[in-house]
Amino acid sequence: MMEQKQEMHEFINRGDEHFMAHISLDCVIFGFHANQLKVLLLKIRHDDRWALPGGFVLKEETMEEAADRVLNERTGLNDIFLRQFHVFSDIHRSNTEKFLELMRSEGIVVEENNWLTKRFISVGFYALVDYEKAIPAEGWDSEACEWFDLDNVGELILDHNKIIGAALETMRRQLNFLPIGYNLLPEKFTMPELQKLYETILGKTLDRRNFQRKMLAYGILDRLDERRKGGAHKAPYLYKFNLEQYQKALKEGLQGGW
Amino acid sequence: MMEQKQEMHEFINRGDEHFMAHISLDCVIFGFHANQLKVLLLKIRHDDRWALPGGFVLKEETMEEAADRVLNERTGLNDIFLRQFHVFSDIHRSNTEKFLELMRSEGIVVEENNWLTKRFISVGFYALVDYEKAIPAEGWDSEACEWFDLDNVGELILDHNKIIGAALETMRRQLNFLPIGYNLLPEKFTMPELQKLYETILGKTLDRRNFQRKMLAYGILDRLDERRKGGAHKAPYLYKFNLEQYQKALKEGLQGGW
DNA sequence: ATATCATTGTGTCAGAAAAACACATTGGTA
DNA sequence: TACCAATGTGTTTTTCTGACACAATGATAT
Repeated sequence: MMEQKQEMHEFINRGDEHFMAHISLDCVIFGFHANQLKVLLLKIRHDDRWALPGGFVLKEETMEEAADRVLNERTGLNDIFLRQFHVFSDIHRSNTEKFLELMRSEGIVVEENNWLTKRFISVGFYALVDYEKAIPAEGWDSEACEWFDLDNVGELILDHNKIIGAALETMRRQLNFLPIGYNLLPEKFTMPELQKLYETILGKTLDRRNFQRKMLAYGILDRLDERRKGGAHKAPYLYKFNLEQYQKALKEGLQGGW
Repeated sequence: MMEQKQEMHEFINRGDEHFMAHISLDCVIFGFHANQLKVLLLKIRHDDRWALPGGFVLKEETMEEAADRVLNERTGLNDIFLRQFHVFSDIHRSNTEKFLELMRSEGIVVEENNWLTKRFISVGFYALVDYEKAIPAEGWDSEACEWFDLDNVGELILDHNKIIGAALETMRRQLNFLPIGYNLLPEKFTMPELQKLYETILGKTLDRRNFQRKMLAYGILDRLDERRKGGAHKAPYLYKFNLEQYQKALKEGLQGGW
């Protein structure tokens, strides 16, 4: 505990020796589980609210590398689908008062003109991860790290609700270009699961039969000789992505919209 | 001339009192003229090369406001279609050596740790303007401001060629969502002109009759009882965008691709 | 004045893609 | 063992797309 406070003090008062001022990033980390789109959130200390995992940019790393680092710290995962989608730069998006209040309650002395009291512009990233493989981990600056149903995140700090909304909107548009399912689903999955994912992202229902036809027409799925048992009804086939065809589709984009 | 140097000195050595360090923006300003996509470029002092119009962000303005300001300074236009599309954050994208060399040749003393010698991250914007209405204007930091054919920009400074490429790529994708012609064409235009614009952006030819059918099906165009005379052949009708339908299309997006 | 001709306006038709819809199969559950 | 909800696999209908044909027009050349 003592060490943790030491680390925090170091970060707050000397962080600008390593990080660039004014620039931050926030990650909207999506997962899919039990037919629900999930977002990974952090519990802020001394605040009822939750927040997106975020961070700052080291002086010798790109935005993408920084986002990758943040993602790895929160999920333990590497080589993850990660895309920047928007820069958020409202003048009052930072809340310096709240920050100072937090520091007081932590008993940390913040020097005048501290870098964290400056205005910050944040680059929004969204990541798609396999819910089963991610291992949520809080850091020294947060009390908890958990998955939330996308439609049940409540009121987050700052403009984070807005950021999530923008991420979802971006993902919706890119659904036509990127085979997004590959990153959100486990290796093996059923057609109904894939469809539910698409329906959740798009926010509308799709015809079961037309969905399957179109999906298979892309040629990026291989059907296995295996079925998912255990459900209360007819056991559906399992599929997995054909990595070769998937890569090709990534370059050329998928045809037609939903 | 003396005043200009004064202004430059002020900007270079005290700019960080007004602007945020580490953050810049670059504008890819597109125009359309004589069946060609054009980009507005600035001639850099003491350098053979040209550059994208860019700037920095005042401490009390958003990225969008800053981009709008830059755009206005270079074209005299306001309320322009302007979208951010990517953050460029390569570590070596800035060229501090070149900057210091430039300053030496200008005879300007640059203090140690000057804000402009830091690493900068740039937010790329693209703008669509009416070529006829824009009035290119160089500023105190450049020798000229001119339109270039998109396929004839030559080698630009830093990563500006890359930025233009990304802007074009983004515009191509958004062509399916946004009625982009509205911003690039004058108020009244002919169907062949609109088609040429689309062909130029997409880099491929389209069937004249199919193009018209699909375009009219969007319902965002009004045909006028007027024709463009003066051409050597049959006079084509003039069209203009139906602003109401255009706004609706902006929200909902256009269907189908090209 | 008139014939010329590249360009524009309008329409058709076949094939592809999407939307709407029907029925047999299956694997737990009652 | 009958039941039933969910899955697998079609067909039909409608819409969209791509390819193509022909008449109309308006400046230009003769």
